Amino acid sequence: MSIFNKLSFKNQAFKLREHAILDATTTVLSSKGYDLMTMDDVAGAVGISKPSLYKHFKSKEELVGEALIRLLDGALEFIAGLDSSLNPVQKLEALLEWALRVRLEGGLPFLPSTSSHVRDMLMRNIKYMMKVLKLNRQLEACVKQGQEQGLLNAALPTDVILFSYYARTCDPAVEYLQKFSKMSTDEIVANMLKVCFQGLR
Amino acid sequence: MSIFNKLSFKNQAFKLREHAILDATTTVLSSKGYDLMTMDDVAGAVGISKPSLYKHFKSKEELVGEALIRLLDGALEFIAGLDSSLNPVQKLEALLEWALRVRLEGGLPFLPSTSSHVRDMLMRNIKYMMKVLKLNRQLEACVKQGQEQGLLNAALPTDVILFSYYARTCDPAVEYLQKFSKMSTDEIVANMLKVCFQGLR
DNA sequence: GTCTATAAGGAGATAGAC
DNA sequence: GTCTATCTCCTTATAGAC
Repeated sequence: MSIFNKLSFKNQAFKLREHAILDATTTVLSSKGYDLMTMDDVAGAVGISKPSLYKHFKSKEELVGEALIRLLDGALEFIAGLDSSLNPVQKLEALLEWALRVRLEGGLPFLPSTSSHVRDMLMRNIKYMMKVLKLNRQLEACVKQGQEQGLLNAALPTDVILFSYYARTCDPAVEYLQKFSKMSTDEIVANMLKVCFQGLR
Repeated sequence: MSIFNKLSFKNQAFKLREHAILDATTTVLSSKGYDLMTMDDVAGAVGISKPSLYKHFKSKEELVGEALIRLLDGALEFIAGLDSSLNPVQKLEALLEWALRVRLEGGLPFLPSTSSHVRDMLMRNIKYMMKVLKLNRQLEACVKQGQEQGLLNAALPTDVILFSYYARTCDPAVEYLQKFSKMSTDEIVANMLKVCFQGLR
């Protein structure tokens, strides 16, 4: 066994621990939000000390940024894996369903940007913004095609549809239904999709 | 002039200052959110010192609670003043329009409950909860009547419509449109209403 | 009732031993 | 690389003078 294997082994363990840290960050973040999440929370959830945590991520901002980048990677991967015979709206529906299921299983919402300072923090994160823009280009194309094909309301500005779509991925109604109704995950997802595309009427 | 007039005058000045404090709280709250709003922010915005602020409201929780109660009072008053010849859905539309305009003018969203600890704090506030329940009863009645009259999708559970309706009052798409599109307040409101009731289709 | 000054505790980040 | 102990700053809330 050469020194390279040894290094690679160490590297692998390092990556594994980073993955565990990001998992813990995701859990804490989804339950308490950015402002109330402390580095002690994360370190405690992983089972390491705070200085060890700082060896992996040099700040709270970077840690959260990486967790969100991983989420975006998941979304981009999901889109890339979609059956290309789906029409634009079917793709949007599939992605929304994916995002809602991620959230219902304890993951993060897209657009954690309810709070303006978190949004500003993320906009300074170049790596994150690159992925957001990539995702946005694809979704904007879907919306425009959907409108041209008469599958989405062409009377609405594209902006309005796109922002409203993003908003549905983090719709607080999901948490309220999960907490206060007896509905199953599947029912919640099905209903949220109907509300999104068909409205309340 | 009796002592009663003097007291009443003092009392009036006190009420006026409280009003100013609640205005400042509303402004700061809508821009920074609960977690990042500090008592120094509020005191500074009103132009008084922090201990004076604490003479009026004994804690941050109480202060924010009162600001939100005032918002709910505004909503209840708005509903009470609605033309009684409107059908249930027209009432819901009018209230949503009111709520969106309040937000767009720098006011607060209903449901500041994106964060669970703020929601928990508010649920311990009896005065606040009484008003929320009162409002909720009226809105639930509107939704049920709307469904019976075929004005709202009767295939959706009433819960789903009601929670989704609340969610629209604090839809983040509003802020994104305000920030990134060139649309006027009226256009934003009109589009959000369409999206809410007719969906993206 | 209003202020200046301060207590008390929390949270991000780090020093330095092992 | 990991830990214990600590620094520093910020925030809620109050003491005490006027």
